[in-house]
Order: sequence, then structure tokens, then C-alpha cells
Amino acid sequence: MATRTGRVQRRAEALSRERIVEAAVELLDAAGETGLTFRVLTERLETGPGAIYWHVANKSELLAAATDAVVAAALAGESEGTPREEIHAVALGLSAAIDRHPWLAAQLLLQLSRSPGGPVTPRILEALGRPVRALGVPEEHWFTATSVLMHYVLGAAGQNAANRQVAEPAADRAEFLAGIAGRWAELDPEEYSFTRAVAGQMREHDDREQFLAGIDLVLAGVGALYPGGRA
Amino acid sequence: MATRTGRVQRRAEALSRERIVEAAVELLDAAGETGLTFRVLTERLETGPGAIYWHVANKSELLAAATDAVVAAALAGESEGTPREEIHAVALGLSAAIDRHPWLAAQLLLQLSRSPGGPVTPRILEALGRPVRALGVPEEHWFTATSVLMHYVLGAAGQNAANRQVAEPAADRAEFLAGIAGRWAELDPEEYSFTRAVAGQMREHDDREQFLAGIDLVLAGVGALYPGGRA
DNA sequence: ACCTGAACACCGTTCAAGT
DNA sequence: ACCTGAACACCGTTCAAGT
Repeated sequence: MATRTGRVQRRAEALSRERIVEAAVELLDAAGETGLTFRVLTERLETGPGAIYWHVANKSELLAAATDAVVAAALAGESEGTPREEIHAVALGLSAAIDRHPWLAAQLLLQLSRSPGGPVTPRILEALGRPVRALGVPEEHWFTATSVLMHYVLGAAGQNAANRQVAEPAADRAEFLAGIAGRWAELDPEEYSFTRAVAGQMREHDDREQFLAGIDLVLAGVGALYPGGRA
Repeated sequence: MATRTGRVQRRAEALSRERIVEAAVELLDAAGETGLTFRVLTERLETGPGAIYWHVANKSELLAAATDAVVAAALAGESEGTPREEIHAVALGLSAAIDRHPWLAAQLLLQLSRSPGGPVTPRILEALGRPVRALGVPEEHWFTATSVLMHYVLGAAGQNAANRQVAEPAADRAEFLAGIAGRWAELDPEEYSFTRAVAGQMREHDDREQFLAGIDLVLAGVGALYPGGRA
């Protein structure tokens, strides 16, 4: 929206990787993934493409850096409480970041499933894994439990954000979800009996409540498999 | 590899949406996402771009169609057994498809989190949801349980495929995983105590076993929350 | 109804040249 | 060491024109 606001940049300031990543995040926020272009970035930072390439290897590295910066900020807060509360807090924090930066979900999923060696996987693993460890899960199962949480949290948060994205106002959102539910209800009754049955819940469900219910389902599994824990 | 094999196409055959999607899948398989180009597609099908645009709205629709075609094929088999066995079978089927078509994971995650109205979501929802229903879960929790399974299965399968992709031979793969584990082991001991502890499991873990363990964790949660069921 | 293919607007990236 | 900016190779998409 406020695309032109603050266009008068601190142009005297030296170019740096930090400033470039910051500008990239702003462009992504304002216009989505297609909005980040070296031409636009070049205008915004009042330089030429060569200057940007001096600080950043290529566009994919720039996207990775933008993703990492936003995730790091989202996970920065110290949280306290029971392990379950902490996991909820991390999940809601990531979900909120995805809401604020609609391009984030796709980048996050792509990065996790394409370059698992990057810095973003350990960040999220650590944030969710600490409370999992505090739950009393035996060490050999830490990875499994945390992986399930991580994939669910990112997948579900991304989907919720996408639903919210298509139609900003709550009224349109209801209409949008009703549209999907309606299409599902028209599927072949035999081939899609489950999806049809679930279409109603799709329309009425409360995002936040559903989201946390999924987490609690995983935690219930943890509690059932490792009853010695403090879940 | 066999990029040039079978280049002599049935050129007399009429162009159709089906043939275009088929060719797109072949190009994606051979050269990844960057390998699918309207120029290359045009050569392969011996036409001009206009001809393709007559059958397909744009590239994003073409990618969606290719994704849906591959997923439909992967889920085609009728499966029988206990609900748990069925869920394992669907998950392994999707995982195998992602292995055969390395571009699939990213497309799937993008499509689920960007255009939830598409045909691919109901397909996967149905395949996983039917056995969930058979588990005896109360209807109001079908959606939650199936969502958790879906996001985990796609996320984990995508990550496994990515790990396998980087280094085809098993020996290189071990090296690759050891590389990630090694980098994790070098992270700050305080800030990343969990990730460091888990780095070892990362190196040694068996993909398939870990993958199914995650599913069983979710099913344990289902069994714990809805003890009346037949899990 | 279906296809041709030149043309358009745009993209990421490079690199010789400057300071 | 850091930046300039023209140039390169390539991309998705359009559209008047053909059959």
C-alpha cells in the first residue's frame, strides 16, 4: 500500500548487505515475490546491479537472507511457561510472521525442502525442540517429535495465511472459505466422501483454534508414547 | 540424463492439453523447474508458443496441471489393510512420487499454501482422511487429524527427497548428511544446544523408518485423544 | 477451432571500466 | 575495496495473421 512512503532514502548511507536485505524484505512485503526485482531494488537503493552483486551472490541467496532475517526476528522473544505453552508461543509467533510477510511461507517451505543446510532449519528446530526436550521425551525420539511439529506448524500456518491473503476483510474470507467448501461439496460423492464430509468444518473453523488443536494432537502422541514425560 | 532419447516425437499427433502436460512432466523430470520453458516445450512439441497458450492459460496453470497429474497417478492404487497400514501406504506412495519427480515437493507445498482451491488438496485429503475416518476418530476432529498428517507427510517427504537429490549415490549421501550434522555440531553450544544434540541422529537416521515413526506419533496422539477408536 | 511465429516487455547476471 | 551502467542471454506472454 504505502509503496511510495519513505521513498526519500538515506542515500548517503553506504550500501551494505544488511541494507540490501532490509530493502528486499520491504519490497517483498509490498508486492509479493514478483515484486522483488533487481531493477526495483536498484532504484530503491539508488545504485546499479553490480553494486548489489558485490554484496550478494545472486537472487536466491538474497531471498534466503531475507527469509532468515525475518524468521530470526520472529523467534527472538524469550518465552517462558510450560513446554506446551512454549510450543504454542513459537508456533503462533511463526504464524504471525507469516501473516505479516505473506511471501514467507513459500520461501520457508522451499528452503526447508531444498537447502536443508541453511541457517533457517536449525533456528526453527531449536525453538521447537527445546520445549520438546523439556517434555521428557527420550533423546532418541527428539528428532521425530520435533520434525512432526515443525512440518505441521509451517504447513498449516502457510495455508492459513494463504486463506487470509486472498480476501483481507473477514467477510470476504468467510465467502472465500465458503467457496472452497462449496466446491468440495460438489465433488463426486463416492470418490470424495471424506472431503465432502469435512467441507463444512472447513467453512466454520477458527484458524487459531484448529492450528493449536493440531499441535496438541502431536503432543498427545508424545505423551502416549513416552508416558514418563511431563507433558 | 537421457535428454535426447526419444526426441523423434509423434509429430503428426494433434496437440492437446494432455500431450502438453505430459511433455511438461518429462521436461521437469529431466531438468528440474528451470528446465520447463515455453521455448523448450515449443521445440519438443514442434509448435509455436501460441499453440500452447490455446490449450493452457499460462505457465502457472501448466505447473498445477503437471502436479495434479503426477499426484493423481501416485494415489491411484487401491490399498487395503488396517487404517494404519493404509496411511503408511499413501505416505510412502507420495514419498516415492516425490523421489521420482524431484520438482514435485516444492510444487505441492506451494500449491497447498497458495491456491487451496485447486484439485490437489482434496485428492491428498481424501487419501489420508479415509483411513483416519476408519480409525474411529469423532467427526469433528477429522479435519485436524488429517491436516496434521498431510502437512507432515509432504514436508518430511520433501526434505528426504532433497537430501537424496543433492547426492545420488548412497556414499555421497552419507557424506552430505554428515556435512549438515557437522555444521550443526559447530553451532553455538548455548544457543543451539538442542540442534547440536540432535545432529548425530541426523547423520545416522534411516529415512523410511524416521518417516513412518512420525506418522505413528500422530496416530498415537489420535489414539490417546479418542480412545474409543480402533487405532 | 486451432495453430504460426514475430514481437514486446521484462528478467537475472556479467564485466570492463571507474574511484 | 567498492561501485557504475551498458550489454547479454533469456524469459513468459501477446496478437495479427493464417488455415
